[in-house]
Amino acid sequence: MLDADKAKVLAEEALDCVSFRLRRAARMVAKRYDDALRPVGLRNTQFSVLGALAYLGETGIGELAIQMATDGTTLTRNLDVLVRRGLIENVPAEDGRVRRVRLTSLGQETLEEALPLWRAAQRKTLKSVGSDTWQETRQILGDIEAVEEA
Amino acid sequence: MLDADKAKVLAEEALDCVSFRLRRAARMVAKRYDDALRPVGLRNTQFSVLGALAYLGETGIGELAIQMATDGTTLTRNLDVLVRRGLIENVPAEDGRVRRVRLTSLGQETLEEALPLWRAAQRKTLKSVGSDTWQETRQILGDIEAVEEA
DNA sequence: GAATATTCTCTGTATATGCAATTACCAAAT
DNA sequence: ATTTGGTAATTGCATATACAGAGAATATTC
Repeated sequence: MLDADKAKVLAEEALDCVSFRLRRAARMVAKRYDDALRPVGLRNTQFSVLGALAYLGETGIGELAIQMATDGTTLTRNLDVLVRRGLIENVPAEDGRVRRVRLTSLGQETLEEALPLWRAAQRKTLKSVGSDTWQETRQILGDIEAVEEA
Repeated sequence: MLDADKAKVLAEEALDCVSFRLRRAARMVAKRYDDALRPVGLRNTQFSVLGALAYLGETGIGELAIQMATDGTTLTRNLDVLVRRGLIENVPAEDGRVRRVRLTSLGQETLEEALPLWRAAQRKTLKSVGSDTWQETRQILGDIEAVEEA
């Protein structure tokens, strides 16, 4: 077999990469949600953080990172953006090492404004793929996330 | 219902976000592939680009962007990194607007070194989730990507 | 052939992401 | 009380991502 052909076969195999497919899907879906949320000036990432904070209430960064399965160093900077915009605020904590944050009223209002926009995007997505199918896929994604280091 | 409870219910709904779940899964999986590829100094993203280039051969940026479903502006900078490392090179094109790129021999060698590492990660992932299941999921991801703007 | 439109890529700006190393702080041990 | 150790978050660095707008070159139109 020629080298060029060999390379092509190998490359074809590589394009089946789970990581590539997941990132690609995530990119494209994120863009649609970003479009939907643009009227309130939120990105899908930020919407998720606000949602998690609304769910958890006042929280330390570490716990939030665990809940969202995000790296702490990423979260540090993601939160900075939201603080700058006045959507969340730092709260003094007893433990001096910990930074605690919570939604501001502006953050709550923004989240509530964002919800219908997000729902429209979510509805469109689920309608296209089917809610049942998505439930299964969500489960599988969980399994993929949980691959252990056997 | 109290405001706090209401917020919690809404937030719970929002954490079912397709975009959030996809990004989270993509993050975690990408990290595993990055770990696997670290010995050859490639990230999963870069591996995908090299794979696509091996598959397509010499290609213009636009076509590569379409094939990988990536934004062109992202690709511009992703390719810069690979050029700097000598894994790909620019090729002069007839059309002065177009930038064409191809793998260098170093790029090909690196890709070949990376393949077994990638295969190990891919195998581990597929073993955990099941190849059949993944095939279905891959299909569904395609559907999710293709949600039309009805 | 010059004006206009189109196409392709790049730049400026901003966010998202994570590893390695650091800082800041608390806790435990002696 | 001081050393030692552990924990939480941040910073430095680098890549990944994409929107808006700019630049450069080709293609089209008259």
